[in-house]
Amino acid sequence: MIDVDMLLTWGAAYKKVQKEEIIFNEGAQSSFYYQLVEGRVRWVNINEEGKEFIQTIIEPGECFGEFPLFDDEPFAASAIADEDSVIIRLHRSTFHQLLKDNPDLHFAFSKLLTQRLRFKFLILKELARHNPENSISTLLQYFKQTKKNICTKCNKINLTRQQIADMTGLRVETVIRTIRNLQTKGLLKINKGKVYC
Amino acid sequence: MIDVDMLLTWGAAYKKVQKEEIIFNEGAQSSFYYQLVEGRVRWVNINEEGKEFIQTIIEPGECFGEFPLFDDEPFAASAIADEDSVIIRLHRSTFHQLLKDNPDLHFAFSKLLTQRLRFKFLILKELARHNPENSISTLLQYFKQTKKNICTKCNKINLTRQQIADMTGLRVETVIRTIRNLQTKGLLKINKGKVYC
DNA sequence: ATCTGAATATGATATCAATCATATCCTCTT
DNA sequence: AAGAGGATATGATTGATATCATATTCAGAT
Repeated sequence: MIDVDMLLTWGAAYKKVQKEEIIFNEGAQSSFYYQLVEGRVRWVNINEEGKEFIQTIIEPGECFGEFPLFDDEPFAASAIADEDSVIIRLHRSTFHQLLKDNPDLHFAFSKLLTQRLRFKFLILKELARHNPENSISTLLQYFKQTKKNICTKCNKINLTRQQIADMTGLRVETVIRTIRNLQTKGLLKINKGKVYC
Repeated sequence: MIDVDMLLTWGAAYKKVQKEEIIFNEGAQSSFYYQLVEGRVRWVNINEEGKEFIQTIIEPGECFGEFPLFDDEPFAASAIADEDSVIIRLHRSTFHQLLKDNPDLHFAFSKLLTQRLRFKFLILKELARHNPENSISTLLQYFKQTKKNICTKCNKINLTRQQIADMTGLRVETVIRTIRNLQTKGLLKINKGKVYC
């Protein structure tokens, strides 16, 4: 999102996190802007029974946990390293100054928030239809279009059935069966368990 | 959102719309900033079978259809007048200039986008649990906290069971039965069919 | 090549919301 | 006070996904 060199100039610091390490918790107060440099981070809500709902999977270059910077409320979800990762953090006040000094960057952030909202609009309306085939194929199509969680060379989806389940509120078995059905209908391909679309 | 006098100074124009009149359609290109002055507007996705999914119900003072202004994509949902309403429109380019001239206003919009995202995060994680009681009580609690779609004096929810159904992807009968159950549990009150919480 | 753990696969059954049908209530109009 | 239309209510049945159990495949390590 923001150029790493620029972040460093403004005093940002790198941080290494191990797989499954919690970067921040839902409900906690925030004082940093976070951006992923290397690895993968999932942004999740965990309910009382410990079940995770994945709001977004963050890939290198993307920011995360930005809500509190704009509205002063606590984190809306927890960020957990999905694999060993490197993140870069910038102090909240510095981030604000950076936006004030760079109106274009502020517009870029408005665009980012808008795109995240669009994704939520899309997923929400599909989930409301209670049709697994629709939900899953819409999700995969979105990933293909935005080149997220997908190999840009071979179109292999870099997500397990469990992760797709955790993004849609479905169960693994349902996701597995639905993806099989989508293959039968010729809407995607499965090779050694991996999904290509 | 933006002060009406300020909007008028910058050349905005009023427009009256009748109940059920379509203000803009999902997928169409946009050239305006929209704000509701009087009445009520629902922001909806309509699927192939004609079933509506209500993304948000807009109340006086709120803006709507702002996504295209920030990311140049088409409307993500249609806006329909829920009752006879008065809206005010400002040209896209003027809106941009207004934000550039007023950094504080731009920050206020970032906050608005963030709050809308938080709402989507909240609803999405609840819907994913497939538990009508949870979904509905979370939704009503949110409306109570944010003073939306509720009478601030008597806590009467200004939504029909059908509208709650269209916001959660449930069916009217399920919403009716669930709200009854919530009353039995003492979580809300029903008087002559109206919900108080 | 073999082992191991994670991921995928598949069958059987249970469960809860959708669906369909119909009745009652509430509010507004005349 | 009566009528009309929309909203709420409620019972019966269906159907799709969750759940539970277990098997198979795959990728990486030794």
